[in-house]
Amino acid sequence: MSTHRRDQDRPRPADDAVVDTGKLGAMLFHALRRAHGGVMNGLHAAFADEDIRALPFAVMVVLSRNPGLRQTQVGFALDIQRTNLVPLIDALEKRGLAERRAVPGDRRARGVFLTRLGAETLARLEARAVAHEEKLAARLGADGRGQLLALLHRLSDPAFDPDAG
Amino acid sequence: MSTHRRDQDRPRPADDAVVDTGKLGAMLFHALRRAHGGVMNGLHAAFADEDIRALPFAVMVVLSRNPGLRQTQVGFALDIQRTNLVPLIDALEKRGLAERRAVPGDRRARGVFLTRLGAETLARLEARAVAHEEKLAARLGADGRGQLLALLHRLSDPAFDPDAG
DNA sequence: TATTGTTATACTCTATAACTATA
DNA sequence: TATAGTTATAGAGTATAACAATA
Repeated sequence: MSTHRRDQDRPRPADDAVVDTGKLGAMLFHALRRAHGGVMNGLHAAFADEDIRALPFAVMVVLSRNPGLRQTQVGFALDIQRTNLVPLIDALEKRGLAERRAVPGDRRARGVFLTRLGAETLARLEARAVAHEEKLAARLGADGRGQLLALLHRLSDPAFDPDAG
Repeated sequence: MSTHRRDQDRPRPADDAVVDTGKLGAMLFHALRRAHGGVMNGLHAAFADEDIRALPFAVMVVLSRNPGLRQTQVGFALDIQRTNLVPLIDALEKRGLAERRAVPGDRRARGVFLTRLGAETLARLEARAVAHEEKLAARLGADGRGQLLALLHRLSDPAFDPDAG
């Protein structure tokens, strides 16, 4: 048995007053960083049995909806650079969850497909992801979750960029 | 002159239909990842002249409001582990923006202070961060920004955890 | 025994540059 | 000339384990 104790398991020292975080409380970058980290941790915990993380999961979802999609297109859909997608697909291929195939008509391109195992694994992952989303909805309320999604999309979608058209 | 062209500068290929991202569009982890990435990129661009990133900036804000705070407390305030805070403070110290001092009464602890240079730098950074937030508000509308902040806090704050008391 | 800071280390995610083979 | 995939590499950020000094 180990005397070890993870940093995160330590109790917040209660003897001190709450720390003043100043303007950070009203800044989106900070709220986003904390929410993003927390939600990712929760999802990764939900996926622990399957030993998969959020990003490869997102890739698998796209592949299931768009069989044979080229890597570059996967990247555009998910805001992942081509170059960073390579090791992601490599890992999925190595685990037998996806495979690259030649694209007829363009010998440069590689179409990516989920394997049968990949589709089966994805089904389990999606169930867990949905359950995780429901936990979040319990925090936010059903309306809150929808509002949050809409606001986040507005923040990411280039169509809402005031600098653009 | 370089023939180089960054991956991100490439135009989205318009010949193809928009990729179907399936359930991802309704999943918070995915919306958070994209919004977080985009907002961080924007803030880092706004900070480029000062060569500082969001996380050390957040540390500096906390130090300015809580001079002499112990590292562990800084970590609790920002959801950063003690162990990961060490190189962050190291870097601030190396640049002369912050310094560690002995804490009277507890020889284990180190109180962290902004230097004069740190405070001056922080003032410029805060102005840029505020300007960046205003850009985001222009996207979301003033109400939208406030709603988004509230929802994100609700997502991060343990007080809203239904599993807790 | 527990806590503060630290070192060492590993993994994930993101980023830039440049190469190859095709188009 | 441009594009699709790739390799190599570097830097953030986050995570675990274990240690020394001190409480």
